[in-house]
Amino acid sequence: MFTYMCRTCGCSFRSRDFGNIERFIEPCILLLLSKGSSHGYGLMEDLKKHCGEKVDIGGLYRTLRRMERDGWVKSDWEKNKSGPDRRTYTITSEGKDFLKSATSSLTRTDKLIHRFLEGYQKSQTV
Amino acid sequence: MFTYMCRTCGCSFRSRDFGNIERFIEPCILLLLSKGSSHGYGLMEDLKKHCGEKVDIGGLYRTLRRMERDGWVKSDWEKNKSGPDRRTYTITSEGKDFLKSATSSLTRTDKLIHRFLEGYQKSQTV
DNA sequence: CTTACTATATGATGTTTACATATATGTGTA
DNA sequence: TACACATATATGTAAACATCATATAGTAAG
Repeated sequence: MFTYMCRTCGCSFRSRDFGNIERFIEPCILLLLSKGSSHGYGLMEDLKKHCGEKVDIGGLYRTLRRMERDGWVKSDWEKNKSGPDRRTYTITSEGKDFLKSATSSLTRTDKLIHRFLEGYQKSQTV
Repeated sequence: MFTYMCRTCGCSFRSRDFGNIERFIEPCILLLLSKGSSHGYGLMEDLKKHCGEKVDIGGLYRTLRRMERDGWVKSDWEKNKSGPDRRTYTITSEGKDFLKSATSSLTRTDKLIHRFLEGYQKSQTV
């Protein structure tokens, strides 16, 4: 979290969170779905643990629809006795491929962070 | 790098690199400036090493002006005999504060990546 | 005088994020 | 029955950001 001055009107406001990984939620979703199919609302709690403390539920649903359009997941409506029906998502083989490539991208990102943190620590000890 | 289908017309195309850190270039710039003042064009080569292989020079200049507006750096024009004049940037105390808070954000991001990578490896070995 | 390198900056466009709002079903309870 | 509340999915909007292209200008070499 990081607060500073609004860039247009000068008022105090909260910026977009700093240091987050772009679209990190997508491989997180795929990793969860690779363990078993689930639906949007059900994925929420697990994602809080994996992707940080807060998850935008609206964005989550939009992301899931986009991932289906991209072929990484497929969905089916599932009858629910104790509440509204659910759209259940299942990972596809393309989704598994993306999950794999995302893992190597994240490994590369991890190295960049490490290089940065090492550089910062060096600059502090001198 | 990651190629997939265009979301509107169906053609094959290269997406924005996946797994990038939002605004990672800003703490990288500040870390470099904390070692000594520099100018936009001069920061380029160093940033390629720290922020990944490619740096958008237009975006770099815009970022530097924004960082000055936010108070993290200040700039002065410097005469240059062998070429166009340079706008030299220097880190401020607010910039050093941000650099410190960015470091803890990135440490938190690093933990999220590690948790993800561990989870992925577990899912592969089972 | 043309090309290349250095140097800074803006225009245009698309993507992502963040927050708000809309809609609907089932459960408990006053 | 009416109401609040949890579950469940979805869209509207606007700011911020990324990406690629283009504009401008000084200096030096051929």
